[in-house]
Amino acid sequence: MARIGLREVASRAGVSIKTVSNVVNRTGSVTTATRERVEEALAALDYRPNLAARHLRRGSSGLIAVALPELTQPYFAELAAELVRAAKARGRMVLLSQTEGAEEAERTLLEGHDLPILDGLVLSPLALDAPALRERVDRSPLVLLGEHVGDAVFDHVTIDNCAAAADATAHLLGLGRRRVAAIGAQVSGPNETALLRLAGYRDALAAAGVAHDEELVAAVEQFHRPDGAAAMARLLELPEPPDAVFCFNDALALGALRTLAVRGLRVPQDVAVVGVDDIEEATYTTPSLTTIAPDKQALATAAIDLLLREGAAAGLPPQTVTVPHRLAVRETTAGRHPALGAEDIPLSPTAGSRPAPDPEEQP
Amino acid sequence: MARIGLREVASRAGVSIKTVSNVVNRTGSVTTATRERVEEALAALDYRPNLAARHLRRGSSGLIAVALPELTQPYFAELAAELVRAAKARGRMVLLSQTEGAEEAERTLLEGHDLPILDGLVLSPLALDAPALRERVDRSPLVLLGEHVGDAVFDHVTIDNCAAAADATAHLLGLGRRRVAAIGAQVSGPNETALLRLAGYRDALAAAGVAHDEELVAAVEQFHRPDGAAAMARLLELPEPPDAVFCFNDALALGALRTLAVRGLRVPQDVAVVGVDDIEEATYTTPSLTTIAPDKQALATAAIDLLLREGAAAGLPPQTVTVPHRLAVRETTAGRHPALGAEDIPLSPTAGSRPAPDPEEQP
DNA sequence: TTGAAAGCGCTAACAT
DNA sequence: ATGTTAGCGCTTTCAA
Repeated sequence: MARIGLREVASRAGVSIKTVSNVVNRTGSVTTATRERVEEALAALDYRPNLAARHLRRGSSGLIAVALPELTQPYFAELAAELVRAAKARGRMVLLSQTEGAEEAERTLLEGHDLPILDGLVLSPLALDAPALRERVDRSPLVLLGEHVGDAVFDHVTIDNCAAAADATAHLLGLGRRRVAAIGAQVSGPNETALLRLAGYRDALAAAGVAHDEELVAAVEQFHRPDGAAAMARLLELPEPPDAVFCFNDALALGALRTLAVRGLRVPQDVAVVGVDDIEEATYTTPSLTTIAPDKQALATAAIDLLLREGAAAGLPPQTVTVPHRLAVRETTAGRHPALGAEDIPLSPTAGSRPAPDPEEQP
Repeated sequence: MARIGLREVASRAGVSIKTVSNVVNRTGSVTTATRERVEEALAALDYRPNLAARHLRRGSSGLIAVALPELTQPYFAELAAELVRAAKARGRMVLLSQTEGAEEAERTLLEGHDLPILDGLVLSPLALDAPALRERVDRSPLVLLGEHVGDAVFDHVTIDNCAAAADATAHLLGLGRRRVAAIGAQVSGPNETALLRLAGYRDALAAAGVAHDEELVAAVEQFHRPDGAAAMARLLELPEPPDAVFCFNDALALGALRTLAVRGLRVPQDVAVVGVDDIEEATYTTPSLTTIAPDKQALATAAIDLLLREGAAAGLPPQTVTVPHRLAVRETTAGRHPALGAEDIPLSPTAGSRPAPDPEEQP
């Protein structure tokens, strides 16, 4: 079967190619009569535009690349889900890449080598640092997800990581805990997020007048469960082990919970735990995990919108969008059964504006 | 900055466009001398091909669409990760869609409306049934993921769901359990997978000479945690509650575990649990979940390869690829701590060939 | 309001 | 071994 093109439609409708194009794109003006004839032909022949040709001509593709470290990490999977949704709402499709934390992969994406023409790139950088990013000049629009790298040269969208960490830590302190540990500091890499969360943790301790014990800060290689489990094990070896832990993400927290369970420690009675990300599992693990919940939908929508804004008008000043987060209090700090109702505390930047209610706090 | 095209490169290298094209595509033959000159120009001008133009010309795009119900379900996220990886290995990129179980979304993808030219579509159908799929004629190559719909009109790749269910059930029976329940039967929808898993469950019971109690089969709306939790609760209401449960996927199993934990029942002492999918969480939940582990990597690779095979030669007979699965025995049936070593039992279709070792059975 | 024709950047015949 | 040329299917001046 030969592909149907504008030519075929035009000849069937007895008009010129241009007129068909006008109808398809709602450009120019066409009399209702002609339009109807063309539309009939369009439908009859089941015309569908060749997007490659359109893009070649227009120089844009309707495609947005999203580059995330790994889809197997629930946080990124959930984010990807929102990004795909947000892009679709704007009439764009998402080309998905996994960088797997490889600098090379991130760079290749930035270079745009062997990629179709893109309307933009949403990148969650893990390996690349500011200088590497800055090398990228006059390419398609770029939005960074998560903490920006170095000074604000690029559009980026994030939560207030420092405030979030402080909120989490303050919550633990508010429970009367005084040996509050942190899991997630990073020894290597340009991970600004870890730095900010550490800063927030320290801020909260200072604000509460609690002495800061450097032994309580556990570093990790990656933000994965095994790292959290190992870090927790190390913390428990301390002469004076912690009675609470703030984990820099939920995966670390879940790993820590596993260690606590294996050691027979009660959560939250012996050790209270807070994470960050509010992945779905946080709601369902036993005990369910108290966590900082970023507004993922807002994150995704903001990223896509920034991208398209950039695409529309080049040379705009880089913009930072900070989306709200809230503290979802669950069993690892509340101790009570969520059937009794978990309280969600809406937080900055717009305290009081809770992004979305938790529909299923309890299975 | 003007975009660099073949023309610019050609003029700088003092050769014709065709020669540059030959160098870029490694087609034709070029003397080493000219090649070097061209490559120098390529690098100097930082040439990158306009893929839209290339696709227009070649009629193929290097793009594979992957349509999954939801990325937020870990099983699909993990599958997507493998698909992206497998596609990359074949030099293709993945355009990701979420159908969210909506028939409309699935249909739109099949129609290919407003999509770039695709080298193929990998679809995990949830809503569409055989007739709907059959309507799709002479479009780009299509591979179905999971159970095929109706008769084998399409390429599809799957595990042997019936055997997998039987393996899981037999494992429970082998533990001496006699009240083995099943969670995941579906009352509505064309879900062939659920039917096959139910059949496998019944087969195993019959093979073991255990009477089949219809009360022990719990139906669900969706394969999500809350459904599993609710189904488990119903099963526990029975006058003679089950001492083991085979859940049709891990999400259901995790929901069931949650209910069991809330009720204070011990797993596996009081109730043993098996799932299907081997999502990452199965390894880390407490107790860790025994589950049927499909070889996701094989699933993804087979899907991509089928697609490209179809693309290469049209009109091939539809093919079914069955990839291996194994039973990953963990705490919900073994009871022992995984530190003692969990045994993975490789199963059909190639018993004995374990797809991949579990690197991190223990955090 | 509609038509004719040029050309987006590339690849593939064909010619040299 | 390299150059020339004709489109791929579409959008877009420019003319009618």
